[in-house]
Amino acid sequence: MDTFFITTAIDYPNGAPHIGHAYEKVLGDVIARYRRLRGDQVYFLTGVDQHGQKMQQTADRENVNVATLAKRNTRKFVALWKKLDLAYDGWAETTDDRHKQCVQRILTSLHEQGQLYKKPYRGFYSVRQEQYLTEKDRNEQGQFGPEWGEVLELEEENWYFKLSDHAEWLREAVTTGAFGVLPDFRRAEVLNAIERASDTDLCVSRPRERLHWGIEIPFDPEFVTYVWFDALINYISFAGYRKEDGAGLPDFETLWPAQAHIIGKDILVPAHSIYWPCMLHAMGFRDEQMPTLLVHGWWNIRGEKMSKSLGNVVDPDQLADRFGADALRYYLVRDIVTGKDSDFDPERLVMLFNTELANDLGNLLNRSINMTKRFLHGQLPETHYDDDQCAALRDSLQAVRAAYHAAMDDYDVAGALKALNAHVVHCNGFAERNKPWALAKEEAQADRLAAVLAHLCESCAHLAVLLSPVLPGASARIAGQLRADDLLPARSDDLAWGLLPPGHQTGKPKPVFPRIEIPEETCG
RNA sequence: CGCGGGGUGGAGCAGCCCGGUAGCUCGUCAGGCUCAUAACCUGAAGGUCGCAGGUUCAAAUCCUGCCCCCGUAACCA
Repeated sequence: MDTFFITTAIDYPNGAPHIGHAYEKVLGDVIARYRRLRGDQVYFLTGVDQHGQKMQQTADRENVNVATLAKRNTRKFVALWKKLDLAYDGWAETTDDRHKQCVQRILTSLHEQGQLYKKPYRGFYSVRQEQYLTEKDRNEQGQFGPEWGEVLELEEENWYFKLSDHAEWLREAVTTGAFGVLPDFRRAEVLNAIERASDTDLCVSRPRERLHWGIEIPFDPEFVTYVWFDALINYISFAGYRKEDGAGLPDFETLWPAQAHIIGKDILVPAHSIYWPCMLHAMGFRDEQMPTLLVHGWWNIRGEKMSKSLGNVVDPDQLADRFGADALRYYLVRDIVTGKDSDFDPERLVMLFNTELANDLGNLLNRSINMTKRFLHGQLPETHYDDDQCAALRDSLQAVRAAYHAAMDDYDVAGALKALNAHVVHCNGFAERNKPWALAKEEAQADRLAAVLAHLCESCAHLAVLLSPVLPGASARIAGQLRADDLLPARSDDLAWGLLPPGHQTGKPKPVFPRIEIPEETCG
């Protein structure tokens, strides 16, 4: 059995989660559930990044204790993930003692190996970006632009990580693909960034007097660890790297490396594509132990970037309440090409739900079960009838399943869903061509009627399984109406024809996806 | 400036890496059906694939030049 370790970025809980946070986690959950369906031993890790200056600032502004703030906001994230049906195996909170201990052990080792050094720095520091500025950061006028926010001139000592020692190796690893970056077009961006960063080391400490909310540097208590250095380690600390016995963490050797670190394009460079692989390399990880990055795009709002100041932030919590977790999950992975940006539009959410789920799939299920109930008393009898139409339907299912797997293996969830919809459409056409409602009126056609309805119900059963990564709730309801509750969890390899054997009793039809009816002007 | 993404029928997108009937959803129009969630099915109209060159038997797809849009800068996936 293959292991499949998948992570998401850990979110900064200094506010409420927005649609982008929700997208990334849903994408991770869908992929994780899909790999489980394939029979992999999956470990899905997600969490929150609670340290850092911004948390401290938000806490000061709101006049609360920073630990309290972290805890309070973390709850909002956890509640939303529950509402969205996320099934993660590990939860990473950077204030967790097990994580702190891991970070400190790593720092100690790197220090002992001479990968860290202390040096005085005199110059400029951007409070907003939590980073030291160099001459390269000045604009054409020789100024530090507004993007840096408040810039302080200061003189202080700090600890540095010898990032530059690993630049040459990294360039090679990215070029050869040893360190994978998906989709492919992101690779050029990373190679450019390596070029720019190859002559600078990374400052990994902050003086405690300025920032107390972080992990203490074990060999120099006057300093805390730089947030990125702290946060990135979550991917291994919560996977059991250098854990204590009985820590309640998984076996690192089994899990690592991560098959996919799902991240947004904004944190690709430099954090995940430069700092992280170099950190791993410095810790002694070899090429074949490097993780792969899966970089997703952004949901824009009417062509504009989502932002609090523009007031166009979309609240996933409200959307889930209004449309349901399944509808939101479906939209978030259906209307975007993994890796690219898309435009968030509630009208499209409603449209896709109504057409693909309510009209196509929901209606197929409903008519199939209803006809079985009306014409066959709810039981699929033994039948030996077969013809070209039936064969074509089985071929369609087989082709669709192959396309679905190919797309999902490629993280192309939208493509996989389109493939499934193609079979739904085939089934609706099949019903139209065979007219079971007409066959039911002729005694002599009983055998054919049974075969036609069996093909329709069987298709619904397969679709329920294949859709379950995206629509866990609805899939269970579909299985329930087919009275095939043992269908889930299934293995996609076990999906042979005959999930509903002859004699199988189906249940009562009830719309699984009731159409969303929205008065026009209130939509959005 | 540099770097990255993009410009495909009315709308929104896929295809481009690995050249060879331009595909999908919505919308529009005309039929059909009645098992079903006013759902379903069939057919039709609608595109010089940003512009100009080049390579090729053949280019949306490869090459060159140009035009335009977005991101690269706070909050932030």
